[in-house]
Amino acid sequence: MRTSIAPRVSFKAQMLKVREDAIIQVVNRLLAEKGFDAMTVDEVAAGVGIAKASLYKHFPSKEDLAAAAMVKVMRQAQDMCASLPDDAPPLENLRAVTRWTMALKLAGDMPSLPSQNSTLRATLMANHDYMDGLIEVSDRLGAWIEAAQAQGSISKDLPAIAVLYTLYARACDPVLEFLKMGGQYSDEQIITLVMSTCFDGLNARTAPADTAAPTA
Amino acid sequence: MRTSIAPRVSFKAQMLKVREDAIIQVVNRLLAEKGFDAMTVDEVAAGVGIAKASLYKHFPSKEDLAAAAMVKVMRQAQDMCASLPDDAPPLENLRAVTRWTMALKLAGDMPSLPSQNSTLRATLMANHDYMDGLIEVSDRLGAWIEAAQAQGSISKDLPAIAVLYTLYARACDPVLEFLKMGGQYSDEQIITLVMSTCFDGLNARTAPADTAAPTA
DNA sequence: GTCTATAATCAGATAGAC
DNA sequence: GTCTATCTGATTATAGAC
Repeated sequence: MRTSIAPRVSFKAQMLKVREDAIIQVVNRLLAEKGFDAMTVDEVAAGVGIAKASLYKHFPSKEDLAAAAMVKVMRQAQDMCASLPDDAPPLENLRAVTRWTMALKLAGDMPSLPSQNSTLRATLMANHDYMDGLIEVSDRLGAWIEAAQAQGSISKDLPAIAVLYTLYARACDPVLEFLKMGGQYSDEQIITLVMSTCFDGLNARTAPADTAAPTA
Repeated sequence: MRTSIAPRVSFKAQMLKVREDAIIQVVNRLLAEKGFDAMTVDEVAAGVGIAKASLYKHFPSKEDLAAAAMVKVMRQAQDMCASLPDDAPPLENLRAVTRWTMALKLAGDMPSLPSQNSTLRATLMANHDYMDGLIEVSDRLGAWIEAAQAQGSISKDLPAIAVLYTLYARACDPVLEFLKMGGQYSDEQIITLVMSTCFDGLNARTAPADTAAPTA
């Protein structure tokens, strides 16, 4: 994406970026653990190991803190999509992205935002980095969805937008945490299970798939 | 459940119950709209039309307000389950409960709780009415799930607990609100769509089902 | 830029009269 | 039980020295 020629950045600027990356990492973890409303700026400052006032030199508000974390995750999603071979079967790419999303959540690296919070929504929708990323990812997934439907690997009865939302919703699926809390299944097994319910549904399959879930 | 003999309740007690029902209704609506954290006790008081201090004569804390709303919904769920014929195909009963849950959410009557909030969780888990209801509903659904798996209408590859969680998760599925926000589909169409993704999955079906989703 | 100290505000909960 | 008025604590954000 970015040119690798002449990274003319001062030492100070580099230090600043490192510091901000550390902040974002803490924010990301706290957002995943407790969500936006329960996360306090004091906790973030304590987690980074700097004073709260210093935080506000980097980010003008709590909302912007969360937005920065979301932008980082969105960038990762863009990179993930870009890394997939465009000549692969579209269904396989969709499955790979869905797996990646759920693995991120199970690892505690998926920030969870309340969809109702209006001030946060406003900040996020005003953030071009975030919105551009969201649109790019949606376009790419949308193209794969339509291609998969055209070749008959995703149901043609479903509007593409419903398929897209269903995949996005895996990023905040409570089934993942419920199964993890039970402690009965490994992260890999949980992902396999939810992949199965997502793509194959709960109904019995007439022909047993080779991607069958663990039976324990 | 309760005996209908000699409802010996004073007029005052009746008035109190009416008032508390009104409170719970407001709480329910606000929980569905904004969630627990964003809901303020002042809003509840304003919605009911009484002073905040009066609220605290009825419920000792904000958490108990939310718990009361949850108990009410849980009771409704118990009644819904009890109303289903026990000799019907178990899959049909499961589908009926899932439909009912999503209709409740689309109507704005499904309180949304942050699964991370610890004080709320504690209050809820200490509430016997709620926990008893949850256990009864889970037992009933669990029995239907196992029966459906035994007769081959729900996949035997999935642990029953995973199926149960997947059904519960429909109560807070963001796909419902996303599709509703789009304004392109009616509530009925949305429910049909999500029912399809839930039970049939995203994959193409070899044999087209008669419960196919709208194609627009 | 980082800090300590402090504003400013908001929300949950309570006191006390009636 | 309901009210007005208030307390208390937590939290976002800022002032101002260094």
